[in-house]
Amino acid sequence: MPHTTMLSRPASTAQQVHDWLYQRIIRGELPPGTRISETEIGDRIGLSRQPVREAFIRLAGEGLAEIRPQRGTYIGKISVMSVLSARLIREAVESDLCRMVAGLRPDLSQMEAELVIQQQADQDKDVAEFIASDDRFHHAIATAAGQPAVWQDLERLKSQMNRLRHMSMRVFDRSQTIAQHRAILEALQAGNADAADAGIRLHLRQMLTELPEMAAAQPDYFTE
Amino acid sequence: MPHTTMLSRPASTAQQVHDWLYQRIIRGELPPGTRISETEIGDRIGLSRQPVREAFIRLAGEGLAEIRPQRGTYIGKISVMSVLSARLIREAVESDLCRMVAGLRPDLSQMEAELVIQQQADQDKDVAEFIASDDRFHHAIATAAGQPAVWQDLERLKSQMNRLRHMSMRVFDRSQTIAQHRAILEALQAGNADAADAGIRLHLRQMLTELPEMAAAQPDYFTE
DNA sequence: CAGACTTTACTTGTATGGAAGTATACCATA
DNA sequence: TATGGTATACTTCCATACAAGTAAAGTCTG
Repeated sequence: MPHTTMLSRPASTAQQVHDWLYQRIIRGELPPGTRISETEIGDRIGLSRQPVREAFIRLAGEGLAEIRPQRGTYIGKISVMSVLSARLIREAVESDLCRMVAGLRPDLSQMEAELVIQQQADQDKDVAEFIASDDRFHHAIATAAGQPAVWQDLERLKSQMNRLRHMSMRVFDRSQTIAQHRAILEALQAGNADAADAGIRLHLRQMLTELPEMAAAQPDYFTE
Repeated sequence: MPHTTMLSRPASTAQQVHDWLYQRIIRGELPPGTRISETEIGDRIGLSRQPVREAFIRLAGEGLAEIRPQRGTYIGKISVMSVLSARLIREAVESDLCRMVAGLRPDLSQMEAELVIQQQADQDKDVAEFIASDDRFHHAIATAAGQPAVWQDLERLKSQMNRLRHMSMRVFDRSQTIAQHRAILEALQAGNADAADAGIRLHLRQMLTELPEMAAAQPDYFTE
């Protein structure tokens, strides 16, 4: 196979439309159940239906949109089952990753830096920045374990969780999240695999309490 | 298998094209690196380029095809990183699931039945049936743990692994796989969480020895 | 007024024609 | 022979037209 060029060509129009919609969905700007239309979006951004349609297909493949033939396309509701499933998978995987990190004793300075960023974002009430740093913190665990590809796979599963987090982060206490992160980091720095394991599991079980509350507050945003 | 709509409506043409190509890729009938073309496939099955194109987009989203703009579309090579990542995730998740099953002591008769099927398929050298039963065996673990949705998520990650298995199952000893399955089942029946955990981890690490051998035998089918 | 039928305005699905880009065979030239 | 330009035959990408299906408003009928 010919060598793949490192020079990144400008992404295709369909790709750009997909990314734009993806971000809007994850951030909650397009609420679950919202109806979207190929022609309507195409007209608004000056494109034909085709690239928009292809973006819809990709979103449906990611579980973020539901295409009902001849009826319309809708922003998918947040699947409670998907969130619980992704949460369980994250707990199992990140638990193993933490044990690997505790054994490797690698450099963890990036995780320290993210903790500082999270404190600042908490003070500034910058939800988007807090979530972004939270992701980088967990990503750093996978990297420190020598398994960066694992995080890529988790990202795909996380999309439903991320939508929930954008909702819940505005409501729930972020300082508790920071404290849990610190406990995990200290256990990793000490090379204490059992403590790191327990810390990450406790941290990721936080969602088990947040999910029912958010589902009760906005029942029409969720589906079983 | 990609999620097929349970609706009675016949699937769209694009969906059928996708499913057809998906099966051919997983089974190795379309080897990695094979060039496929919208027009060529469309002509062969009597369709226009559009439905075929949309099937390509879906396959690319699943990591099974690579669309190179203005150049061509190719069956994706088996990503070693993806296989290793999916394997690590499976080990972590199924380990946790086994611990849950050992605590719940549910009915495990389906897993017993699958063991019988696997022995028969081994004798008959029916590779496809053996793999199908293998999948049902692991699926039953998730179901017994009360987490059927988790298996759906693992399925999406498993596609690259499945391609490898269709290659390696013809080469490697299947009786060893059966013995490992039996050890796991007996540990679960005894409610021995530690033994079940150790058994499933040993079982899933089998791939760590198979992968390098297959990659060495068919290097042009793989990419890092 | 209630209910069934019809019209109409949407939706997504598919087909087709060109636009832009790429790779290769061909050929002239030194 | 080796080299570089050029024509040509592809590819995917996007726009457009039409087909098939849905849903809801409007209308007729009892």
